[in-house]
Formats: sequence, C-alpha cells, structure tokens
Amino acid sequence: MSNTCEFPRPALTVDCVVFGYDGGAGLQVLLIRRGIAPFKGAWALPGGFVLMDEGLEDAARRELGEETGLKDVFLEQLFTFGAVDRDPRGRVVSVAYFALVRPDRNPARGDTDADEARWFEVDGMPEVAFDHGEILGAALERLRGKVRYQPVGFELLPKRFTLGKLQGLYEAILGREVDKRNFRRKVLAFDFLVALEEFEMGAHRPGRLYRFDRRRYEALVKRGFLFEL
Amino acid sequence: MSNTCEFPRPALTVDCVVFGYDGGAGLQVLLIRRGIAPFKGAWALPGGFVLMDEGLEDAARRELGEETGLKDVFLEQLFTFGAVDRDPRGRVVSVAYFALVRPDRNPARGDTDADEARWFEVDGMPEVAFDHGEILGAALERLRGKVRYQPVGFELLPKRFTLGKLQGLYEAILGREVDKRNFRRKVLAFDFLVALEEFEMGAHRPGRLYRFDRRRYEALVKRGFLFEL
DNA sequence: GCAAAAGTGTTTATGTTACACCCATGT
DNA sequence: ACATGGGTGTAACATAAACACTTTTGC
Repeated sequence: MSNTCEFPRPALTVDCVVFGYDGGAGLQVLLIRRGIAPFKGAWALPGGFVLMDEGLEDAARRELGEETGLKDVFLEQLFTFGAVDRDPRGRVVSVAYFALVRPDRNPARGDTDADEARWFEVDGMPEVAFDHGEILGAALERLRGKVRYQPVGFELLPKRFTLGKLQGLYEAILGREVDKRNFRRKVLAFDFLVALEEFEMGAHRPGRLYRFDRRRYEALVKRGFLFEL
Repeated sequence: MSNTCEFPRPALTVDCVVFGYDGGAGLQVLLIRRGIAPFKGAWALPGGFVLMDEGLEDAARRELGEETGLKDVFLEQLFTFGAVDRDPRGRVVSVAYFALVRPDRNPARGDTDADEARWFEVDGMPEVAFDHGEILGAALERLRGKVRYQPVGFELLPKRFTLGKLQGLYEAILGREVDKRNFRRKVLAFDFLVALEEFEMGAHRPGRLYRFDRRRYEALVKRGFLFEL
C-alpha cells in the first residue's frame, strides 16, 4: 500500500523521439544538448523522470513541453528500454515515445543555434548520449512501417498542404521516390482528403491545397477499410 | 551513481500474455490463479517484479519459468502500462510481453485443474485482475496484426505440422475462414516450408508434414521480400 | 461404403506499375 | 522565354479471389 522502497527499484524515465518535416528533402529529429553529467554537452533525446502521480504519456508530454516548448503533438509509445547498464548512474528503465510535430507552431524551428534544442536530418545525426542511438533507430523503423498503413503523415504537415508536399514527405520517410501519378490517384481514391478552394502560391504554378479529414478517415476504418500506401 | 531512493520511484513489473494453440478451434491464453492479495484467487497474467540486475526480457523469462515452468519460448515486448491507479498497492508500472508456445513441451497443458496455471480460449476468458484485461486485448490485437506479415504462426505449432493445421491456426487467430487452395498455394510459394517425407496419421487421409525453415526465411527477407498472408 | 480431411487448376476481377506531355506561375 | 512544380490517362502486368471435385485413410 506504500511507495516507499521495500527493496530497491529501477528509476523510470521517458524519452521522446520527435520527428519533424520542413518540406525539404529529409526527415528531421529534435535533439537537446545535455546541461548536466553524465554526457554533459552531448546531444540527447528530450526526456526525464516519471513522477509518482502522472501517467507515462503524461510524463512524456510534460518533459517535451519543459525541454522544447512543444505541446499538443501526436505521441505514441514506442518501446521500453531496460538494459541493466544503459545508464552509468545506475539502473534506469526508459519508456520511449515518438512524436510527430507540424512545422507550424514549432518553437524550436528557427532558433537552430539556441544551444538548447536543435533539429537534425535523420541521415546526419550526431553521436547521442546513452543508448539513444538505438532508440532513434527503433523510432525510425517504426515510423517507416507505420506510415504505410496508418495516416500519420498528416501529423507532420501543416493543416493545409499540397499533394506535392505530401508526396515529398512520403519520399523523405520511405527514403525512395514514388511515382507522382500513381501516388495522387491512390491517395485521392481513399476519399479522406478534402480539396480546398485555395492554392499555395510560390515561385511556380500554384498547387491546390487539401486537408486531411479525420472524421471521414475514421468512418472508413470502421467499415473495415485498410489504408496501405 | 546509486540506486537508493533519492525520491520515490514506481515499482516495475513484467507481465506475460502467453498464447497457445492445441489444434482446436480457438486460440488459448495461459492464466495463473493469484495466491496472494490483492485479487487473491483471481485469474491473472503471469508476471512479477523486475530485479535490479536483470534486463526486462530476462525478467519476463524468469517469471514465466517460475510461475508456469515454460522456457525457451518466443517472447516479444508488447507495451508498457503505467496508469497511476492500475494497481491498488501503489504506483506499479508494468512492461507487458507476449509469448508464443508450441503445444509440445508444455507443462501446463493437461493439468488444466492444477489450480495454478490454466489455459483459456480467447473468447471465453474469465475476469482477470488489475488491468490485465486491457493487456490481453492489446496482445490479441498485436498478434492478429503481426501474424499477417511475419511468420510467427510457426511458434505456435509443433516443429512438424500439416498445412491443414497451419491453416486452422491462421483461422483461429484471424477469426475467419480462409480458402484452402489459395492458402496452400500462397504459403508454399514463399518457399520457406520444407516438405518432409513423413505424414500425419489420423482418422482420415494422412497429411504431409512440413517444417518451417528459418534460415531460408531470413535469406528471403534480406532479399527484400515481404511476407504478408 | 461412408465420414473426414488431403490434395489439386483455372478463370475472373482487382490492383499495381510504368510511362510522357501540357499547364500556370514567377523571375 | 525559361525554369519549376502542378496536373492528367492508359495499357501491360501481377496478384488476389472465387470456385468443385477426386483421393486416401480409419472405422
């Protein structure tokens, strides 16, 4: 009935792999620079200790807000890492989450030299503290698998986006090119993208904007529909 | 540098959802009857506390051995459950695993009234302790998803099995019938089943026995092959 | 001889892939 | 005018789905 230590317990932390996409070629991950030992000065995943009166996902959201200013992001539990020697301070078990954030409303974006939080392209990551490299690898693998049968890509784009941007994102995540016509036909056939009467102006021909209709998507799922790009 | 309690920590446990298949209509799960409070006398998942010097999967294997006698089973991490009030004794976070065991070399099978460990059909489960119902649901969902794109079914069958048994297992897991000819053609086309010169005798026409060739499967995976039933 | 599971091919429908050109805009 | 991304259709191919009868054994 108590939470005192009848016998020693591992410490429990959460760590977050935060993915972002700015429309460029590569997928990005948000790292923070550690201010304290161990691994002081090294890049690491945002995260920290789980409090006694908060759920695991709550802890992940809290730490994410405290360390990066991000809130209201897509968050999903990834895996729990518990190798006995993964932390030099002693036994620390970490529940890893991965987060997807839209490029708008993103505090860290821009102050890329804040010496606090910074985005790195996934192929171009620095050495990271603890076993965070392993966690990163697992997160990337999971995202690559998930994106093909669940509509998570939309969590990485602005609310309104062109099909070109959506395709670019898929290519960035999957790491290969996809055929433009086939991609457009398929994704529109699903019928959960709503064409808007607005266009993205830019240096070239304006592209029609779409938005993801989650209600429609969930209705389709209930009818036994399967996504699958 | 120490594992003493600088501040209170959640307790950490592992729980295992053990799946089995005896060739009948339904998939089964192994539960144990709790001998101590809370939920004394109730059915629950096998599991227990993680020790300071063992990894998470090691803890799951140890508990499984201690409580059910099972060893050398397929084991995969499922999800970590950490709701603040999931255990009436206080804050307890549990890393859930799911296990797949072959019907041979299975101590619990048979002594179904041992008042210790017992198999239940998945649709016919009793009330279970803590949030173990939720864990069971997650495990079943995961198994149903996984079986379609990874060859885990073989972990639930004897080393040598007929295609009829394999098909029956898939029907039990997926909860629907599959076409015999299409199933056989597809599964044989994958080329990781080895036809043996032995047959399963029974009350009817003998069926050819096959075995799963893991080496061949892994070679295929490396060549970028995708399973998918 | 009958009940029960094993075993076997073909046709049809559906989905996937490959592929090339014109359009609208900013510079 | 040119560079850049937006936008469109069709034919070949591959995969999936539907479907019925014969075989072999134990009883």
